[in-house]
Amino acid sequence: MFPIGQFSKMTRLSVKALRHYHDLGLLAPDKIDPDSGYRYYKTSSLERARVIVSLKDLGFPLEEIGTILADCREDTDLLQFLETRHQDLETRLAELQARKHALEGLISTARQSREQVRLRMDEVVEKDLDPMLFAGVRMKGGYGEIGKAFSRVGRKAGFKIAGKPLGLFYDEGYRETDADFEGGFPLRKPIDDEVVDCRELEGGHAVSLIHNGPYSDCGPTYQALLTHIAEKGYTPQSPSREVYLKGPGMIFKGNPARYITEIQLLVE
Amino acid sequence: MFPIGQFSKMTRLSVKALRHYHDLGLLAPDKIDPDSGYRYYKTSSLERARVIVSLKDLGFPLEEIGTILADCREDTDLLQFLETRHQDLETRLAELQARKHALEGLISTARQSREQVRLRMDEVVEKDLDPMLFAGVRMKGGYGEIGKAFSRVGRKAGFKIAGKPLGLFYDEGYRETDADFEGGFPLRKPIDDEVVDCRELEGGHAVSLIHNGPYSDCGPTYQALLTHIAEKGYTPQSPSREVYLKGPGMIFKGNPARYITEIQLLVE
DNA sequence: GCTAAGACCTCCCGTAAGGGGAGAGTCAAT
DNA sequence: ATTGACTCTCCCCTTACGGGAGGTCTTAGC
Repeated sequence: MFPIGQFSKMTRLSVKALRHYHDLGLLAPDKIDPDSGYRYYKTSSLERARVIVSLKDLGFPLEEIGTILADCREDTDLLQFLETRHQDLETRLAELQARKHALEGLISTARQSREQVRLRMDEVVEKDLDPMLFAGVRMKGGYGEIGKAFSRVGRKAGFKIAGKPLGLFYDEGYRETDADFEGGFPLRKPIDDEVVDCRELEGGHAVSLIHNGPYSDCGPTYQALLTHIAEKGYTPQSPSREVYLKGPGMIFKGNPARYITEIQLLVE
Repeated sequence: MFPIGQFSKMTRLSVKALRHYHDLGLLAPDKIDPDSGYRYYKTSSLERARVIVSLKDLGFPLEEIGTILADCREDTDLLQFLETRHQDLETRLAELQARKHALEGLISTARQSREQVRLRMDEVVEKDLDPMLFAGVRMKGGYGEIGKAFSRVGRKAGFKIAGKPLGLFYDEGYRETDADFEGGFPLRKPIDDEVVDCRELEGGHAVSLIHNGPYSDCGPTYQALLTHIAEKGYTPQSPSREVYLKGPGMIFKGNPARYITEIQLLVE
């Protein structure tokens, strides 16, 4: 017969836990001194304690452990319980995995946004764009809706995202409503999905200009690009691209006056 | 200005939750009627609510959401928080995965034990054993220690376990202490581990006898086997094998009087 | 003006599995 | 007899709210 402290060491259950199990009727002491109220445990109770610990390690709630101890004598009796537990676990795991992917997507984009952009501003630049793997969602509506596309792709692609959010605009000019555009991300690896369209985006020669400030006043920036194109005798290709070097995040919107957008037009 | 019920629908947060966030100072109403105590929210608070929901979905505790809301203005500010959260998640996931493997191991052995053994008892049988993939832990000590080997292999091999626990006994005769033996399981797929030895176990012609009851009285069963071998003029090979068709489980010990063990001796 | 419905308020209790600590009693050895 | 280590009960605390009691407020209809 051991007092609770000793039994605690033998079972690696805390004294508090042992008292708690006593309250629940899960593991009653073998004797209680009527005068002092001291709990005393026999060696034979070690076996029951061991079973409790095993079941606890498997994630069973104490109450269920109680019914298991009452009903089961052999491992085979446990099968139903084990299978239910396994199901629960699969569900929990799937949730956590989803959460993990979401986190990884956020981290990857946040990391890239942190790398400060040091680019010539307010000056048209010509560059050659490489083809890239891209996943996007195309939609019609107001430009403000593009955030939905990003978050949808973000959820699916998670840590496969390889760069900043990219917008593709298929209309000829500016459209207040019912615009035709696509939002998405460059990817490291292709994904297969029903909603998200994953494909190779063509490269080529392009003119590019960095726009500072809210999206609403990017009209002049487009004008500057088109002027440059006209001077050079190029022909602009559709869709135009906007790279959101710094824009509203997935969580915080940030300050629109500090948004930085690179506008790219492929030319011939 | 919307009363709490309306705001609740707009944010998809329960009224109780909104009141709770008010208590925590996480999302205070924009106005409180001094007479009635009614909470009223502005449209501009929707944004803050949205951020809270997003962070909650990522698994942040409310208190941390509070500090995030106080400190962060843009997604990049979140990076540290996101990374910490990701770490936590990895840890939790690893735990759950381990738990899942343990469960799968238990389920697989319990399923097999459930299939009732219908075998000729108390009668020596000759059979040809197939080679099998086996993972075991070899040890010296009392026979009672073999359970440790099983649980160790069980934890590592999980759902790759393909059959009942198997004991290999390398000593010539019975040994009270300091016996040399190995406990393990047949596997479906090989595993690579430092502690667990995984290899092909040879097959061959064998004599076999089913033993009923506790391990302590398996002496006569061995005697019967050896007698049979002598009659036939065979030579027994080492190690002898014991297949624990029904024995103490991983969780419950069950009743030793109902244990069923098949003893196998490879012969030449 | 009266009443009823529905929305809202505060306050309290409960969750799972104990942990922390207060204040008091007990055990074993010196 | 006195320490010091152990143990007892009782109460509060943790997360993120949910349930419910009992009371107040607003609004619509008569």
